[in-house]
Parts: sequence; structure tokens; C-alpha cells
Amino acid sequence: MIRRLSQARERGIPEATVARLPLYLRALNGMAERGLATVSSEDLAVAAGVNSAKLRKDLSHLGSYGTRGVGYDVEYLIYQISRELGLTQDWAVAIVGVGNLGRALANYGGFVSRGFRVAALLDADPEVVGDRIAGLNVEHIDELEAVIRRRGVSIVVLATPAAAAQQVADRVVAAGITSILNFAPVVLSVPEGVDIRKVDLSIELQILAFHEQRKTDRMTGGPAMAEEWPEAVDL
Amino acid sequence: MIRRLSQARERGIPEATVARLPLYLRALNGMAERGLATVSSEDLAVAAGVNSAKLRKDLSHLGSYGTRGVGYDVEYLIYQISRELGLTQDWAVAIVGVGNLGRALANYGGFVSRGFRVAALLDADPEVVGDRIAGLNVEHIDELEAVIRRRGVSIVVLATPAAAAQQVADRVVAAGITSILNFAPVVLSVPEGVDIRKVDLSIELQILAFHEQRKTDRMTGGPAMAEEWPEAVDL
DNA sequence: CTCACTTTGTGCATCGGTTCACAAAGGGAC
DNA sequence: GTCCCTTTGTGAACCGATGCACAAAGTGAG
Ligand SMILES: NC(=O)c1ccc[n+]([C@@H]2O[C@H](COP(=O)([O-])OP(=O)(O)OC[C@H]3O[C@@H](n4cnc5c(N)ncnc54)[C@H](O)[C@@H]3O)[C@@H](O)[C@H]2O)c1
Ligand SMILES: NC(=O)c1ccc[n+]([C@@H]2O[C@H](COP(=O)([O-])OP(=O)(O)OC[C@H]3O[C@@H](n4cnc5c(N)ncnc54)[C@H](O)[C@@H]3O)[C@@H](O)[C@H]2O)c1
Repeated sequence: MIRRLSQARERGIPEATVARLPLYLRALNGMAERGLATVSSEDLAVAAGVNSAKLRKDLSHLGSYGTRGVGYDVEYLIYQISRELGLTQDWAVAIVGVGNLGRALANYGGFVSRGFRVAALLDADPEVVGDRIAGLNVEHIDELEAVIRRRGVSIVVLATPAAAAQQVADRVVAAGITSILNFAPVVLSVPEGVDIRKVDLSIELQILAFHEQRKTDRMTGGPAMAEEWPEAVDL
Repeated sequence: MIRRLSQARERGIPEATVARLPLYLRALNGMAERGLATVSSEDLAVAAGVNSAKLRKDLSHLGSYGTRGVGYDVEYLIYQISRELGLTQDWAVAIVGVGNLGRALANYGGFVSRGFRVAALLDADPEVVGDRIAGLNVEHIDELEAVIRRRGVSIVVLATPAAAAQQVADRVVAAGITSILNFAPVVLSVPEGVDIRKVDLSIELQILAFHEQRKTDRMTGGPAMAEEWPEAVDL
């Protein structure tokens, strides 16, 4: 009996691979909607915007789910990737900080689509607490621990001002949360074992500006030769 | 005469370094506000949440701006990093798609702080066009090319629905833009020489879910042994 | 069954990035 | 000036990720 279960996946999928799986999943969902039954690594790679060898290596970390000469079964692969990412279960998400950004996130539909459900909104401002947004009542931050417990929240999205973020993160972690998505422009310090991912608009723009400057420099012939400190700032 | 100008920086700063420079800049600004005149690589590294050797190597790509035995002059380093990133000039940004997210971005203050200025808002919905948001008139997408030219826009933020993103990107690129920040969950295809950065909430959540699942699996003792395809989907 | 064709899965070379660890450089005390 | 202390800048080992290129595996025609 040849059981080739978890052949090449005793444990440990490379981080770079994990970051691409959602991309493959999105491309596969589009294909499933268009009625495709199977797809080759080449086609899927193009749809996901990656190299096909990389795609095959990524998928090989989950197991041997393709058929040589044919490709991958679309539905089956969707299931396997979803399972690997933990999307076959339902994740309750709390958004802390219901300002400009928090509201946009709360109203965002594409959120729910795949396993994630906004289960709570929390804010410190009494003006905001009690508002009804996207079918949810905004609750007071004092209720944080109780809300997390009661709603089974396991992922927290931080959308407070930068100054409040660390303090809120500390409470959230103390309440047992180990996965945080941070929108505030600060480096959060958390204990080992807590995963933080950050989304930082300002950093993205600065990276774009860097490359944009290089491009226009190249046009106008080299950097503007102003390598000197322009004003005599006390040094 | 020993001119050690652009000693170790003939051209080409590693991409990983570029992505961290904004982080250092942010930490340095905080220090400048608190009145610190100099900082060691160790202290700055802690503030930015990186290893100090990495920080020193990163900075060494810009030039030799530290003083052995002392550290780095805070103001001077702020200036050098800002210049390298292109933040000593002013960047005009256009936001295309003024829905939930576009509005939040337009109202976001931290945007302007460092060299970036929201110079135009564009939308296709006649209901939205003409609205006044954050002191700007929302203009019709038909005016895209004219607005980009007139306002000197060089970076475009895409906040349209996924279905419209590629089409808008094509027009934006045709209008001469080479830097795009994309919030729509699609893989955009653009000509070589155009830089795209994407911010994808859904991917971030999925990555968190993956790790969260691993953590709880470990608690409850290995994966739930459900390695089989649960329902007989036609394969 | 055999043969031609397609496509996967992976060994291997390569590359970019990280980290260690230390020589070289500078500051300040005396 | 000399000596000691601090901290930078970087060579070199290491590590993970990428991409080529191909053998192995499967399909389908005849
Ligand atoms: N708006 C954007 O487009 C945008 C973009 C990038 C980053 N950000 C960052 O996201 C965060 C939120 O931005 P915003 O524009 O929504 O700001 P905002 O001021 O509109 O909203 C912040 C909300 O957090 C609440 N808050 C403050 N302290 C709190 C606490 N201790 N506990 C709970 N809630 C608290 C406030 O009452 C407010 O409702 C900021 O850190 C900002 O830098 C925003
Ligand atoms: N809202 C969020 O928190 C959030 C989070 C992550 C990603 N996103 C993504 O950001 C994008 C915008 O999200 P949203 O919630 O603001 O959506 P939305 O529907 O509220 O806003 C989209 C806006 O784009 C405009 N638009 C449509 N087609 C256009 C075109 N061809 N040219 C110009 N404008 C056009 C619409 O009129 C609308 O005003 C979506 O792709 C969404 O998936 C949103």
C-alpha cells in the first residue's frame, strides 16, 4: 500500500510561499468562476504574475496535487490551498479604532468573502461609541477583553492613531490575541509568538518616490550634484 | 585632496534597504522632536525594530555619514535619507476611485507630512463627481489625462473596484505615469519601467490566518488528520 | 502495447540579503 | 602627544529564495 500522504510536507512552508498562496487562490477562484476544470502551472503562473517554476515549487510544498501531462484540478487546488491557509474555518476579526480608515475597513465587502468576518468594532471616543456601522454597534474600548472573549475574536486590526497603537496592542496581547494587522505608522513591540503584519501607506509612497526620482534623474542626466549639506545646521 | 564623495555608492541601493529607509527616517524624526542630537546605530536600530549590523550596512549604502565612537548626527542623517528617497521634492499624488477607501485616504493627514500632496481626486460615478473632499473637488475620470498634466501628478493611487483597476491603470500609464500604488485586489499588467506597489488587506489577513492556524494546531496536537478531499467533487 | 507529447516535481547553480565579528577610526582624558 | 574607550564600516560565512533545465510521470492516438 503506497500512502504518499504528506510526502514532501512534514511541516514548514517557506514564508515567501505562504505570502503567494493567497495570490494563487485568487487566480484560481477567477478560473473556477469562468468554468475551467484544470489549469497548467504555466497558465496559473501568468494569472498570478509569477514564474511558473516558482509556482510549481510553491505548490510542491503543500503536496503532490498536480497530474503530469495535464495540470492541476482547479477546485481541488482551491480546496487544498484554502485548507493550508486556514480558510476552511471562520475567523472573527475585531477592528479597533473606528475613524476614517476603520470605517472604510468595516464597510469593505471583500473582507467577508473568504473566511473573515468583522465581529466587533471598538473605539475610545464616546462620540463614536454606539454608532451603527456595517450592521455592527461600535463598542467602548473598555469592553475590549470581554468583547474578544464573547465573540471569539482571534485577529485584531489596529486602526487607531499612532500614539495609541502600542498601548492598545499591549491590551490586545494581554487578552490572548496572537495575530495583529497594524495600520498605525509605528513599530509595535510585542512578545515572541505574537504575529504582527503592518500596512504602511507612507512607506509604500516613499519607496515609489525613490524609484521615481531615479527614473527622472536618469532622464535629466545624473543626480543634481548637490551632495553637500545645504544649510549650516548645527552639527 | 581626498574627496570621498559617493565612495561606496556609485549607484544601486539594495531593494531591501530602500524599503527600510522610511522606517529609519520615521524613528529619526521622533528623535529629532525629542531633541536628540546624535544617535548610535544600536539605539536607532532598536527604535526601528531591526538588527544594528543591518542598519549600519543599510546606511553605508548611502555613504559614510557616521562618526566612529560617536554615532550619527540626527538632523544630518534625516537630510541624507530624505534626499536619497526623493523627499526633498514635493510629489503630487492623484487618487482614482473615491469610495470608502479613497475618501479615507484623501482625508488622511499623515499623507501630506512628508513630501506628498494629494493634488487630485477622480471618480467615474456622476454622483460622486463634484463632491468636495478634504478641500478638493472630485473630478470626472474623463479628465484624467488633463488633470495629471495640469497638476503635475507623478504618483497615482488606485482605489477603484477590482474590475476597473486594469483599465484605469492602462490609461494612467498611457498618460505618462510610471509609479502606481494599487489597493485593488488584482494583478495589474503594466509595461516595463512602470513601478507598481500593492497594498492587499485580504492577503495580509490570510497570512495571519495561516500562522494563527499553525499556532492553535500545535496546541491541540497536530493537524486534524483530515487530509482527504471531503466531498466527491467531480475530478 | 508502443510511441509521441505534455506537464509536473525537483536537483542544482546562483543570487540577494542577513548576521557575525573585528579592524579601523575617531573622541576625550590626562 | 599617548592611551583607552566607543562605535562605525565591512569582509566573509551563512541562509533562504529564485529560476533553469531535465528526468519522471502521466495522457492519448494508433
Ligand atoms: N486614513 C488613512 O487613509 C490612513 C492611511 C494610512 C494609515 N493610516 C493610519 O491609520 C490609523 C487611523 O487613521 P484614521 O485616518 O482612521 O484616523 P482617525 O483619527 O480618523 O481615527 C482614529 C480612531 O481611533 C480612535 N482611538 C483613539 N485612541 C483610541 C484608543 N486608545 N482605543 C481605541 N480607539 C481609539 C479615535 O477615537 C478615532 O475614532 C492612524 O494611525 C493612521 O496613521 C490611516
Ligand atoms: N474599503 C476597504 O477597506 C478596502 C480594503 C482593501 C481593499 N480595498 C479595495 O480598494 C478598492 C476600493 O474599495 P472601496 O471600498 O473604496 O470601494 P467603493 O466601491 O466604495 O469605491 C470605489 C469607487 O471607485 C469608483 N470607480 C468605479 N469605476 C471607476 C473608474 N473606471 N474610474 C474611476 N473611478 C471608478 C466608484 O465610483 C467608487 O466611488 C476596491 O478594489 C477594494 O477591493 C478596499
